[in-house]
Amino acid sequence: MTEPTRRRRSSGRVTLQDVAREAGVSPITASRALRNERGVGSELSARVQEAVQRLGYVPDPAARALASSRSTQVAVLVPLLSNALFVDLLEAVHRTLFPAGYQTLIGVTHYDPEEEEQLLRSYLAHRPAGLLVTGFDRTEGARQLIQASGLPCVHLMEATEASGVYCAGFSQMEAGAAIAEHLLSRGRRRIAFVAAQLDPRTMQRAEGYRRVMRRAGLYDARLELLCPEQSSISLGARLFEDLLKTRTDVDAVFFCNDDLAQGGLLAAHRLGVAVPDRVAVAGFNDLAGSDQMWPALTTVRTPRAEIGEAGARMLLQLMRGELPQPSCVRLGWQVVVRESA
Amino acid sequence: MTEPTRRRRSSGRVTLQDVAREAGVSPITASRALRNERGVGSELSARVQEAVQRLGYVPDPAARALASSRSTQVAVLVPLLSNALFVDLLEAVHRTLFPAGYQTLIGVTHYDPEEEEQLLRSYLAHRPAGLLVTGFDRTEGARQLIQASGLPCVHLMEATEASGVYCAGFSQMEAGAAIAEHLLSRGRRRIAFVAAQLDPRTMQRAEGYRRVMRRAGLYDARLELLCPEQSSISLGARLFEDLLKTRTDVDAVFFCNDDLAQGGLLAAHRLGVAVPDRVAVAGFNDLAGSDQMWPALTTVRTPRAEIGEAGARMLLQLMRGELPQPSCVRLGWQVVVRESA
DNA sequence: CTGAAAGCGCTTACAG
DNA sequence: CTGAAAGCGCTTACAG
Repeated sequence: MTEPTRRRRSSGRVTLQDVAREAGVSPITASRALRNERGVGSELSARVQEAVQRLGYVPDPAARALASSRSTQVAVLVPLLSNALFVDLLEAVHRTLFPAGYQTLIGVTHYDPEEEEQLLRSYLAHRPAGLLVTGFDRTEGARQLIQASGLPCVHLMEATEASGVYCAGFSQMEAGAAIAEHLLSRGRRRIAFVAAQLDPRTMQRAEGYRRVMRRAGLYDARLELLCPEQSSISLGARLFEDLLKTRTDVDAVFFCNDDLAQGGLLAAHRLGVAVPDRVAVAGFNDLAGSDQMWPALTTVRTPRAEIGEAGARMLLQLMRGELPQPSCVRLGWQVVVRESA
Repeated sequence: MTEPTRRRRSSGRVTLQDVAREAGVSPITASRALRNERGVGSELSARVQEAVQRLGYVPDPAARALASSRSTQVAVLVPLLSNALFVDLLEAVHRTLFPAGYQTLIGVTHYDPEEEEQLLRSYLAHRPAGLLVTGFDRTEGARQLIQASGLPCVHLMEATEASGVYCAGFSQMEAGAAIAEHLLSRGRRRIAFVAAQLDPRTMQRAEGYRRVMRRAGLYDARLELLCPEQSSISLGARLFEDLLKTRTDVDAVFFCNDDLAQGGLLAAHRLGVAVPDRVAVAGFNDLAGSDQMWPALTTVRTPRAEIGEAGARMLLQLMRGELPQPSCVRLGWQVVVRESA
């Protein structure tokens, strides 16, 4: 006796039905047991787990997402992958989320708010379980998309006490100010600020620098070199060269990111400029290689791995329906004094 | 008159039904029009597109995946994000896939075959439309998972003529040999090979180096410094120092990756070793900063962006059911001669 | 604590 | 070229 020809599309995949049949329970019970929902007889639960093992059952995320209108994917939006900072951040996020059963959907915005909005739109269609975004600066459209989605969302890298906003980060302004203060404490007076990219966090560091310089009565707008190009070692070299040519009395340079500072240090060699004797050089972030430079680079070690982990943990809580306390986790940073300043 | 209470779970989402109703066609026709399936009246098709615009319809990927057992996600597995090489690769992949309607699911294996297999298992459950993996070296389990999935799969970074295998890459061995030959052509005789990580591609470069050195009658196993640790600038500095202490007659060093070479160059400064006069230094990959080193680093420029793009294009073809010709795209690389060697 | 029914939003397979 | 029916594999909402 063959089965009458039915409209079947099954790909032979082991389904929850199969598990339920094997365990001798209903599919609903099997489903609940799998998701550790409260109120499943411990004996039944064990039978289900056994059946899962025996059959090698893997739940179908698409079916799950469709039925529950929620997936196990978390969208993470970062500006760039070519800045090691964000790679460290993503590593920590993945390390925290993956064991909890979530996949990380990485989106790269290239510091472009329009691109971020487009990515958000595309990722939101996938019904992610949660959102991790970089900073607070975005288009009104993006803001509304996030709002309207009703999804748990944690902001990374910056800190605010605004209510209803979850975030993990630190005060970029304070950290920027700390470097300026360090330079002042070393007797430097003509301290330049050299920046690229000019994203919001870079400008917050600039603001920290300005406040300190103003308070010391040493602020001079002509010592700011702001360049919208993408940050890189070679750009740092070029900017350092430009700076020394046009501001001959500069005695220190605060680069907004270590890659620029490394480029500056390398340019100094080429130009025969003594660091730190003639010009002190400081960076920001403590990226790979900064400790190996010659002279070794003075910089700020930023807690990106800690931010990634704390942010992911907060999101995990929110996705469980809990309310994280506090709503803003502030992580510590420190000035790393080496030889260059 | 209120509707009788029905079991509704709708989240108010605009569905294909709504689009069909608005356009005055059946849902199936709307579905076909959306997917540009052959055989939809051009007038109907236009009406559907208009309705989509008017309603702001976004297809539900989960429903689509469930019904068709195929999603629009492509899983990409790379060893590491902290090597700029793979970031460039991913950028190119995303740039090629996203406009075609595919999302890139990034998986990081940390050069661990077990971790790769676990990631593969997890991603495969999401019914990706295709797979992009790094190299050919993996566990038997991973190989079978890929095979059994029946999904289109393209291998990146390496090249083989094995049939039934799709790949985009270049011969790591030949590129490694080219650096060794360049060093020989500069009159160097005691050429060391310094490597970290020791992944398959690194070892292929080693093999290229060996063949050239043997052919020249200059091979000496004691000139190979192989270190399983993760590659980094600081490790390069340490290995360079070790090497010069223990192999005092070395007159050139071929580092398997630019980060190591950069570290070596920085260590040379610190130790007062003249490059290239006393020791020539060469790297591999031409990473950011290598052109800014002092002296500027001689290295091999590898076509990772081209590999990413070519690989993604092949996958796109495979996902459309076409057979890419040739099945292996070989991209070009070149020795970039600068000052260090 | 357990379950039968309905539904999530699409597409496949069969007709015409 | 177009469509009515069934199904993809789960979970929600309602009962008991």
